[in-house]
Amino acid sequence: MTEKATPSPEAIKAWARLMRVSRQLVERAEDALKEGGLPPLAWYDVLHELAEAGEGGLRPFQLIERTLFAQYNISRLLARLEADGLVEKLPVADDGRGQTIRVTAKGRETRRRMWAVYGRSIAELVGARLSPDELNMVSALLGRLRHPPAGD
Amino acid sequence: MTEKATPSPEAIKAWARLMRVSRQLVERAEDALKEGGLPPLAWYDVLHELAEAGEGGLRPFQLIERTLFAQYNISRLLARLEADGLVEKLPVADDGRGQTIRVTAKGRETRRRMWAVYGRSIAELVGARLSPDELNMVSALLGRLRHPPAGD
DNA sequence: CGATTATCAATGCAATTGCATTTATGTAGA
DNA sequence: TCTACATAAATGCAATTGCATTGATAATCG
Repeated sequence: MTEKATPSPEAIKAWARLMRVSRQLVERAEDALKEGGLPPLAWYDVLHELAEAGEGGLRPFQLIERTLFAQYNISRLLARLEADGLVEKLPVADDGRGQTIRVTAKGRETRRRMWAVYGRSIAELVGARLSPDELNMVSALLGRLRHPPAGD
Repeated sequence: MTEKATPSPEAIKAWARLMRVSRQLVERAEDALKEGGLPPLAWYDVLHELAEAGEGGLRPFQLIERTLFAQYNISRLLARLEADGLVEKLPVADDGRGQTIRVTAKGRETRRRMWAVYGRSIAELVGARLSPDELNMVSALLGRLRHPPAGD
């Protein structure tokens, strides 16, 4: 019986910091994108995954696995991205239910412009505040909190 | 010229971990509350602040400062909390614009029941995965990422 | 004092999210 | 093959969020 109903003070503090800081950082990054007249972070996440996937594209359910977005959320996000011409939906040969999503040239360009802003935010908000060793420490410690405990 | 447009690989990795892990943990905690038929985390945050404030209560703008919620968000959240009888709004003597929000007995009870579930989530998701020293390390490192750099 | 500006909080409206369900297709077993 | 079940994705509807504005009171300044 290793169950603990009440967390230690150290755990509460770490949790509180994690919640607060992550919200602040997201907000900062979102604000920077907005100021640049660019789409929200969620769009970046999807465009990033699709860009990495290359010409083959990805199925929506693969995006769900990679991004943690809910199914209905991906469905509608892709609809918006398609409406903006940033991605295209292709039928899949061997599965009539599904489709393959591929990023367009315009989508790649948008991602590039977003990265110019987003990357700067990361550099300022995180890169400039901790040393490389400390950053690795953060990554390692947070990595132990993943669910399920492996595979990022 | 200490400006860096492109973040280091270490910074990118730490950022990615922070974004992903924090989202996962929030989702887990929210799911646990939902399973228990309890309100969302946002309610807990507000009830917690109000409980700490005691009989004197807090002004809405003070809640905004403490919780990072947007003004309209607090306004509506308080309306819902009031509709549920968890808080009460009192006029302020020396400022006709504002009100003081005070948690009710029912509000305290709801917070208590939420903590039983939320606290367990924190213990399981964070407390059980890192040692106290490691938790302190996380808190210290994340503390350096706060904005503005002081005052939590 | 009176006009101007600032602060506190609420709200109309559009966009997004969450939930449950639906539509469509694929797979497996009798 | 036909039926039952599983998976992929979309969608109707309610709830929440975001944005801009408004209403109301306070504070400041000429």
